Amino acid sequence: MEAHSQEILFHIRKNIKPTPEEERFFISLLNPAKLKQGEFIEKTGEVTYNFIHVTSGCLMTYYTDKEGNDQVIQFATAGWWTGDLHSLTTQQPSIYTTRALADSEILQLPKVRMEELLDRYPIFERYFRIMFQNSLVTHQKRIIEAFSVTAEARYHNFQKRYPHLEQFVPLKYIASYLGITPEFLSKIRRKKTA
Amino acid sequence: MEAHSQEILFHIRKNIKPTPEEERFFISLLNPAKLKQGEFIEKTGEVTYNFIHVTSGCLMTYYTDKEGNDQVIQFATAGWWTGDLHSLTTQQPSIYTTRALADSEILQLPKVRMEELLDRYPIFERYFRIMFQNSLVTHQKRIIEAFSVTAEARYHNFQKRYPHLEQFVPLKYIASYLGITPEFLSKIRRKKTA
DNA sequence: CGTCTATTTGAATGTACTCAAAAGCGGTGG
DNA sequence: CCACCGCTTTTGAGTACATTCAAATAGACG
Repeated sequence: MEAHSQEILFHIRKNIKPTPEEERFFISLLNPAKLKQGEFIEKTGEVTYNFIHVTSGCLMTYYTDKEGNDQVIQFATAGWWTGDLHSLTTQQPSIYTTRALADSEILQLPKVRMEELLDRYPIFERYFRIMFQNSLVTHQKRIIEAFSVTAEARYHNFQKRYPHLEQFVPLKYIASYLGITPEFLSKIRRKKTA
Repeated sequence: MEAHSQEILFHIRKNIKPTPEEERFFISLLNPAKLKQGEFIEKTGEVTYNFIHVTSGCLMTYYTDKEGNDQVIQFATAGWWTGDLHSLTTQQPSIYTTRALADSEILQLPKVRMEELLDRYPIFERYFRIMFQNSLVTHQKRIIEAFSVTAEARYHNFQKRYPHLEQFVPLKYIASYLGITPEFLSKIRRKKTA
C-alpha cells in the first residue's frame, strides 16, 4: 500500500474504525493524480464526477460571478476533501472552479464508486456524515464572522487559524477568501507591520 | 401514530426508504414539545442535549457577540432540523440561542438516542449525511452572497427564497440574518416601495 | 534582462453604520 | 373604548469601513 493510502486512512481512522476489508475496498476505489501548480481539476460549467481528497499540496475552490469576480470558498490542504458537492450530487454543471495552488497530490473518488461504497459499507456513511457535520459548524462560524467582524479582524483570525497558508498563497486569493479587495488587504497589512 | 410523526416521516422518506420497523424505532426516540412565541429552547452557555426538528411554527437560532449584538444564523420552519450541532457533538457550552418566533411544535431527538439510532440502523447515517451535505451547499452559497452581493440584493434574494417568512418575522431579525442593521434594511425597503 | 503578474499607494467615492429622535403598532388596564 | 406603555420601524445627519480607479513598485519566471 502506498504513502497516499496511508495518509487518507490516517484521517479516516480519526473518525471511524473500519475493518481491514473495508479499508482495502475503500482504497481500491480511489484514483490518484498529481497536479502541477496552477492546474485546474474542476471547471465552472462542467459536471463534477469526483469527490477529491488532498494528499499533499494545496487546492483552492472559487466561484466566479457574472462580472468575472472570483470569490474563494475554500483552501484545501493535506487531509481535506474538496470539490463541488452540489454538482457532484445533482450532476448539474458546477458553479465552482478548483485548481492547484502548489504542486499537489490528490485521490479522486468517483461519484458512482462512492455510492457503491456507501451501499456496501454504511460505516462510510458515518464517516461522511461526520465530515459534513464538522464542515457545517465551520461554515456557520464563517458566516457569523463575515457579518459581524471587520476585515482587519478577519485577516488576523485567518493568520492564526491557517498560519502555514500565508506562506505560499498569493495575497489576492487570501483577500478573496476574506471577502475584500487585494488593495484593502494591502492597507491592512501596512497598518500591522508599521 | 400522531400528526407529528407523519410530518417528520414525510420529510425523511424524501431522502431514504426506511422499513416500518426502522420508522417505528426512530419515532419512539422523539420527544414532542410545544413552544409559545418568544420561548427559548436552547440558550448560550448551556450544553445542547437535543437535536430539534420543527413540525410547525418557526424557530430562530442566533449568536450573540461580546458587545451583545445578535446575529441570526437560521430560521427553521416545518421540516427543518435546528439547534447547535457543535455543542450537540462535543457537549461544550453552546454559543447559540434558539427560540420560537411563533407558537411552534417540535420533536426533540436526544444526543444519546441519536447515537443509539445511528448504531442500530445505519440508514439514518445516510439520512443525516444527506441533510448535512445539502445544508453545506446552502451555507457555501450564503458565504458567497455575504461577500459578493450588496445588502439590497441579499434582501431581494431573501424575499424570493423565503416569501412566507417576511409575513411574520420581525424585520429586525431579517436584518440580522442578512448581516445589516434594522435602520439600513428600512432604507432599502423605502427605496423599493417608492 | 525583459515581461508579466502581484502588491502597494493614494485620491475620490460609495455602501452601510452609529446615534438620536420621531412615528407606528399592539396590547393592556382603567 | 381610549390612553398609555413598550417595542419595532422609520428618518436624518454625520461618520467609518471598504471599494474603485489609476499608477507606481516589487517579484517571479523564462
